Amino acid sequence: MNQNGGRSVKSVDLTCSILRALRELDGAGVTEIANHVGRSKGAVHNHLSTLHRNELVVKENDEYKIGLKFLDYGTYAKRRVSGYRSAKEVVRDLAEESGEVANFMVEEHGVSVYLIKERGDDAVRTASYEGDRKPLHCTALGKAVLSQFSKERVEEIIDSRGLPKQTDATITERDELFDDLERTRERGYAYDDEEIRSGLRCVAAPVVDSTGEVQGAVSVSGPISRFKGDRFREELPELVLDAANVIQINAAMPD
Amino acid sequence: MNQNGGRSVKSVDLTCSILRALRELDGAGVTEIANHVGRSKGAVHNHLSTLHRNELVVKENDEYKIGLKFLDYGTYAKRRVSGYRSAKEVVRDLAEESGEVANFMVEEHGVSVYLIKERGDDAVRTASYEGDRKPLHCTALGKAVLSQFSKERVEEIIDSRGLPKQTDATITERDELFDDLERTRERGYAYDDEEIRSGLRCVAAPVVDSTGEVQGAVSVSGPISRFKGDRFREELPELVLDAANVIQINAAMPD
DNA sequence: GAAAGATGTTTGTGATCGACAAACACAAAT
DNA sequence: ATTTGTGTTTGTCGATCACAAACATCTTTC
Repeated sequence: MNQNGGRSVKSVDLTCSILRALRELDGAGVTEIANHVGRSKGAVHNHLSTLHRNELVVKENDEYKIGLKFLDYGTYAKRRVSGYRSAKEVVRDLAEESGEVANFMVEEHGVSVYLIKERGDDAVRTASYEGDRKPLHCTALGKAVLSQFSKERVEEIIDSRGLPKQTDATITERDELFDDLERTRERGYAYDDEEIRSGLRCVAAPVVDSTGEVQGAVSVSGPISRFKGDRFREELPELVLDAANVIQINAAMPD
Repeated sequence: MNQNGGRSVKSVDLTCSILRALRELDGAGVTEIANHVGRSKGAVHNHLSTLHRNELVVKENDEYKIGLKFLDYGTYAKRRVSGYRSAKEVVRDLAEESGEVANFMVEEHGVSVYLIKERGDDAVRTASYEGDRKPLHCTALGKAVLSQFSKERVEEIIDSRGLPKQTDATITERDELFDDLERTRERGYAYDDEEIRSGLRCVAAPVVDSTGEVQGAVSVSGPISRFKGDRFREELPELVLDAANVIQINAAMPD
């Protein structure tokens, strides 16, 4: 396994920093960005006008902003995910049946990426949005996926991302996480019990393709007041497992 | 008005070419991309590993692909558009009431960018997707927006983008376009009569904010068989104008 | 099973190119 | 009118990036 060495292209790194800055600052002028990334105005100016020529950024009355070209590339990347099309419908049904928030997510670069979010009639407001990135260890979706990874791969991810604490219930110890993943594997689905946001519980099941490779995960999230007892222990898991099953069967079929 | 000169950063240009290549080729290896962009393998390799480190691309069994980080930036950019939130609901209602496809779009870099697409019960399949980019001159949405631009701005856009022919009905002459925009302005809404796809008609109205600046446009599209007579001349325009009106009123309100 | 032909990756090197700093143009504010 | 912000442009030198060629792995092929 190579460690992804290779020489880096400094200019590209700078351009990426500038994009990050544009987002953090929610749009900004040349000087502001130059200060933020610690470079000269001239340099930043050249990068921004190059990005502008490539239509990746937009200029609105002396403020540069992230351009909608990213949405073009992003939707392309989203649709490229195998099983996305069928997942969309399945997740909608799941949201409807449960009345809660239903999600579909895939792993990328050691974090979870939310691809589909559908709201049922009683859905609570969750912060996640399409493309949102969250740590894997503190969500049911993430743990569902991690439970299908090899121990080495999980170790690698922990090494690079750590186990940042989100609430008092967040798992922050390696051993504890591995125990949880073991139980998840036995069960076939994962729980998140206020580990990312207090008051919020979640049930998720991994979606595995025909080769045994994990594609992503489906979940339902909701308030602790409704996520308890039999519903939390049996009904919701069943719905979620069912959804995961349908997605993986549909994904195996050619359109 | 400056012509957006400035020195360009060659490495960033190359990185953008590589991203375009990744998309056109729908994922590819180093050699393939190197040939496609006409550079050495080594150079391309360095760019790709830099992009990988920045999590903008993904590597799947010896193929690099556009990463989902673009979706993150893209959704951010989409939500940043003023009036997006209220437009979402309004467009959904419009799709439901009309039973057709309803869209919301904004202009960027001289092209139209589709931001919202909702399908009614009888909706035909249209190719557009969130983030999709199309020329302005051959869609009702585009012409609705152009009708609100100054003549100089329209000239600029034509100069840089041309008037590419999509169907036999596409307007390819400057004068003809300006005539159409004039009529559109008088009417208050725009028509697309098979100008982008044969068999498809469309009605669109511009969304103008409180300062008189055009924000974007709303539309309904459907087959010629249903888009004719009174419905095409009166009913649909009324629905669309109404939707545009609601969006601009909501946009003016603080959340 | 060895050799050939693909990959992706790494290295040294010289020419290019990009960052800096400073000057410039143009605002708005004092 | 002067000051203090912008964004933009320029000359210059040192860093850096692309090339080419070698290297490491794989398949393929005979």
